[in-house]
Amino acid sequence: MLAADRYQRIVELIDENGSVLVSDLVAEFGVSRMTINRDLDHLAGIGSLTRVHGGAMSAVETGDPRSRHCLMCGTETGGRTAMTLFHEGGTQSQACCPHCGLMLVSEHADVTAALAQDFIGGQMVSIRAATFLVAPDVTVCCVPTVLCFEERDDADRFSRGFGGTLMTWEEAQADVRDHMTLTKEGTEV
Amino acid sequence: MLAADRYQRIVELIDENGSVLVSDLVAEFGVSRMTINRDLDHLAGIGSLTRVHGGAMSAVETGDPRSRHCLMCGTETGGRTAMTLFHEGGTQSQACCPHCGLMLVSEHADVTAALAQDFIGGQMVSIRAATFLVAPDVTVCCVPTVLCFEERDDADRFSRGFGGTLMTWEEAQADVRDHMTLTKEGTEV
DNA sequence: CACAGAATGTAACGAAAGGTAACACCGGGT
DNA sequence: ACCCGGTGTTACCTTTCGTTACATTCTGTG
Repeated sequence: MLAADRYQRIVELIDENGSVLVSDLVAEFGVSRMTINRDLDHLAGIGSLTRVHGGAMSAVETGDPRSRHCLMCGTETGGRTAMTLFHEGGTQSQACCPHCGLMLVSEHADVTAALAQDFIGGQMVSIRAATFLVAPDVTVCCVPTVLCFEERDDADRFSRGFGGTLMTWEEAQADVRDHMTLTKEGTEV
Repeated sequence: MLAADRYQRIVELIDENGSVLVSDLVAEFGVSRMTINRDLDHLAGIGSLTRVHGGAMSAVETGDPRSRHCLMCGTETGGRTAMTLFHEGGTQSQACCPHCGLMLVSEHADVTAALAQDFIGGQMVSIRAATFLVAPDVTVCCVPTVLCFEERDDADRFSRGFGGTLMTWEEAQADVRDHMTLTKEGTEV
């Protein structure tokens, strides 16, 4: 039997029953526990299922491909300010807003890319192409507020009414390092 | 036995069982492993089957698309820009638009093929045969916008009004690596 | 709550199987 | 005689998988 056949069967079983047990799969396929674990990790990696202790569950039932909670502060994501971070190896994580997103990228060296939601239109924007409005006079999610705009012009107009500083992602990150994190050493330049 | 006879029989076997093993085919036809591999590569080349490690599987997808959410950014798929990625083993995943599709293919080494929707007509196009318009001056889904066109001419005409750069899939991927992902270079060794 | 034991997850290693490039051989056609 | 496509052989590399050992999580008992 091909590994690919196992993959298909596992997804079928989850469709039928909602979940599968590692021990059942070991019996069904006659392969080792390790192999089943590897299969499930692979399928979880491409979002076909959600890995749980002892087996796997339907990805849709568990609230969709990924956990829908901010990796930084734990609040539910999915609002107007959500961010998705892409880690090395294909795993993803969610941030509730660019404020948390900034902190996460600073902490996790393996973040390869990230998308943030345009605050006006809601479309997802690659952070390298976006403009961020840091510390405007509104509270949407976490404080200090950081908002994402696809168009620098939109951010500019918004700031006329609400203040804040326009920054690129890199600038905003430098700002996070300087102002939002606690300096433990004091040896910084 | 002619090579053509083997081809026919291999396709038959896949129709019957969903997949075939190289080792089984070696036994059935009494030819070398190398010859079977060449057969499978040939049949995969003309789209008769999907090559997987140790054998081959049906190219036509049985199950309907799994999660209806973009594996990259989590938004609902199914719009005019949807993409379907095929992973080794026959499992599929969805991307909301070529922007996310590009990033996913960069991250997932096991993507064997992908289809994107032509932005004009809506038909699904194999990404290798399509032309992509990168960063035109419109926002349809994620930003920077990447649109897919079956005909390079369509992409060219569209770009006259909306700008953007025409690219093959490979070129677009290189562009993603350069402009959409975070560079974590620093001074580390 | 602590604890022990069972079940499960994970990392590392080696064996086996599979993929592939290079070359030689064969037979049919020109 | 020559070319050319199909095939087998060989050698080498990659992938897959089981085993082992150990870490982690779960579960029942007191």
